[in-house]
Amino acid sequence: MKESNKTAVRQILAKYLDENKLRKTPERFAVLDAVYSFNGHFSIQELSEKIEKDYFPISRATLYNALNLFVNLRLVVCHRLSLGTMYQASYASTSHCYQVCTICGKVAEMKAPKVELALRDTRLKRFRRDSYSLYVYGVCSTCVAKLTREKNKKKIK
Amino acid sequence: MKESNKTAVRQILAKYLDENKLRKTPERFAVLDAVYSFNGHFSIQELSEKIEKDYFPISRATLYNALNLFVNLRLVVCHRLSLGTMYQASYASTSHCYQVCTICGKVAEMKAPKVELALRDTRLKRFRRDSYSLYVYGVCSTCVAKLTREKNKKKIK
DNA sequence: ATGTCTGCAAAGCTTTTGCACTGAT
DNA sequence: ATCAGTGCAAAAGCTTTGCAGACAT
Repeated sequence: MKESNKTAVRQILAKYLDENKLRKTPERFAVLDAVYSFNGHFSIQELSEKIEKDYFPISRATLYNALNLFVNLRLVVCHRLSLGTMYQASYASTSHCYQVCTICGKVAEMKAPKVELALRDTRLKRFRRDSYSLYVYGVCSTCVAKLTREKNKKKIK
Repeated sequence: MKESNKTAVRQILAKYLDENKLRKTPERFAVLDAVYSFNGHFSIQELSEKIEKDYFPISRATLYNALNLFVNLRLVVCHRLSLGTMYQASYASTSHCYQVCTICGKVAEMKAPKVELALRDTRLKRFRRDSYSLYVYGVCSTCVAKLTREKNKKKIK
């Protein structure tokens, strides 16, 4: 994540808190910084550990509270996968297309401009659309390699 | 769900169990029948209640066991939404595009052939694709109507 | 001074697990 | 007769909640 984004999202948060007469607590900004220091997705547990290491301990209640706020502000996206809930920074990301490895759980953003256009072209019945998420499930190259290695081992046996 | 599908999926399940030397238990078929008697999505709780009413009580452990089997066989899809996990029958459904109401949680299948074509046309990097799910989030017409009514009430006040 | 936010601990859910028993083959 | 499958109850996670105290405004 680019360093410049960190400043930008801090300003978005500050503005929102100001406008809604909410408090600018150190916790909220620490969580936001930590979120934007990840490359890709992370679990609550990973976030908690990172914050404890780089900033100061923050309780689960506060973490969930902050993350929910950020999700509403569209600064963070939340993936509910079979391996558990994962969060991810999403500033200035027009893309909401992800490839998800069903073996290791890795979530990677992908570019799918054709899909986005096609979706915009699609009429929805009785529905006021807001946002969307596309998940392509499969196996990432790392896990494909692992599987291949295991197969070869069996052959040798 | 069409009655004819019930017979078809029963046969798919029976064949799979045969071929893999697994047991054809009454529970598995009761769960499958119940799943296919729903119109649209349902929670574990709703499934459990329906089975208790129409068939015989089946424990949670067995329900989860059966559902996981069906998901692997592609007879059922599983939506992990913020409102909870929902399941849905999916026989002969090539569509994996859903519109999800973020207010009432309703999940409706939608047709998006353009999106499917566009996705097929999209190259994935370092990834062996398997399946996909597209979720369009928004507000369904019922909830739009409710929101409008509430707004009007406020005005009257 | 005010009222929001946080931390803690408990509660609430959902899902999984271990084990003894049951029943499909 | 086997041993996979089931039910039960406990355990394990994850997320939310209630409340008292802290602190940004």
